[in-house]
Amino acid sequence: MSPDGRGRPRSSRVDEAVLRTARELLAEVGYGGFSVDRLAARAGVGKAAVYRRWSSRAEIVFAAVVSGLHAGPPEDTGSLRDDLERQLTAFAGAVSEPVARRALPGFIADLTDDPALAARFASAVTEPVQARLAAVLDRAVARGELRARPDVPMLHSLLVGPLMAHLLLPFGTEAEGFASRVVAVVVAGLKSQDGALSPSVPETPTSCPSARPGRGGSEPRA
Amino acid sequence: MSPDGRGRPRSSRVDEAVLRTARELLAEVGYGGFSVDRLAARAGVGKAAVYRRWSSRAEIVFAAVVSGLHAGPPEDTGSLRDDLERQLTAFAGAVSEPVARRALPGFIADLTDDPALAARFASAVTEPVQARLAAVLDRAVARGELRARPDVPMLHSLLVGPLMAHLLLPFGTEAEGFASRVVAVVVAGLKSQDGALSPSVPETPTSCPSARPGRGGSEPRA
DNA sequence: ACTATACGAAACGTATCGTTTCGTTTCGTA
DNA sequence: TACGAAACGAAACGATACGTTTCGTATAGT
Repeated sequence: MSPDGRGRPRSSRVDEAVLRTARELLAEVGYGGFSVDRLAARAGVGKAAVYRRWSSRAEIVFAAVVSGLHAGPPEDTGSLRDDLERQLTAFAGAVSEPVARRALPGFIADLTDDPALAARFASAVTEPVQARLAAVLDRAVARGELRARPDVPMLHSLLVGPLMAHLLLPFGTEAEGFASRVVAVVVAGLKSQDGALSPSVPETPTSCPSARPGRGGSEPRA
Repeated sequence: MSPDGRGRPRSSRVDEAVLRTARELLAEVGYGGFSVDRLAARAGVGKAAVYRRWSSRAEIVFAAVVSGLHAGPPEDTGSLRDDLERQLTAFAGAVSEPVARRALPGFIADLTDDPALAARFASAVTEPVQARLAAVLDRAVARGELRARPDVPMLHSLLVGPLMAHLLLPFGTEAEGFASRVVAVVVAGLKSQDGALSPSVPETPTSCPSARPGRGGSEPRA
């Protein structure tokens, strides 16, 4: 649309057709076989109309698939473990759908080469998810299940990371109850490590006599 | 080389030049900017000589970078946590090197579309790593640190998954001591969940002290 | 009606893929 | 020492995809 509202308005038909067709195409051929030429042809749309809205293939995939991954139940079950289990199980269901399974690996690869896209991902997915995690943890602290609130990005990685490994790598993991089992271990670990994972307190070997901290890896986050 | 040994033998100079140049190029331009044309030109080698050895770009990256990720210290520290910490810290160091950081995301994406390559990855990386994990766990059981040996692929995901999330996604995780903290939580979780993670015993809410057992949770895998 | 913009279709130039063809070089074998 | 098979570097191939641009046409506001 023009800045002052003149000219022909963009057709919402194009937006809908492109996003719907993108999901279909991604589910069928995966990220590798997904091309803008095919997308436009199949959606009955010109490539110009596509690039007028999204600046790259990765942006289209973001709009069609990834931007919806933030959703999750905000329920308060009264238990840290159940709260996390519902949230992670919902997330696992979303990323296990055929569209997401075939679209995410390539999209994640593009993330590492496109800082702007990574920032959009952080705003649209990471932040809402970590905000809900923070709320869950705060309730657990208020309830007395935890003494201190653990580092939220770390918890996020502990929960979502195993799911990613399960989806992306041939590890031989069983899908049955995967999210529940991850939550069970992590929650149990959090409780017995209570306080050691709070932000800016990386390691305090109080009750594990033989553990050396060891050097950390070098820094990613290009 | 020909089947009966006749003809000009392949030059090891080509193998070395290609693999070394591939690592250089990947570290500089990443998986996205990595092309066989550039690789061959820079290595002073014809493309035919490259494709005579490796059948695709992904195979080259596998040979140049990924196939070396299995290494790890086989030491026995006498403690489950220290054993795992050394192994995961070494792995974190390997995948944090610039070459691996820039090569792995795209390679992982290719894995999901190439079952043969995924099988090669499983043989070359997953199996040796899980074999070492199994050995570590068996020692912990023999030592009395654990009662039952947990599911090895699950433990593998619990350890490596967070590392992948840290490397691939904008989660805001801190690199300092990341591997150590992951191990601390997971080992603590394993110990307090002892027996619940053994293979084919997904969930047995017998001795969960403060957490409500909760329902087993619905299953993803759409 | 006038103007500005979106529309589908099509072609553009650049880049990469994996393959193939050149003429040449290097080895094992006869 | 001569022969033949296969590797070598260089170069070109057809196919595909990217993101851009140009067409003539359609559709809104003013």
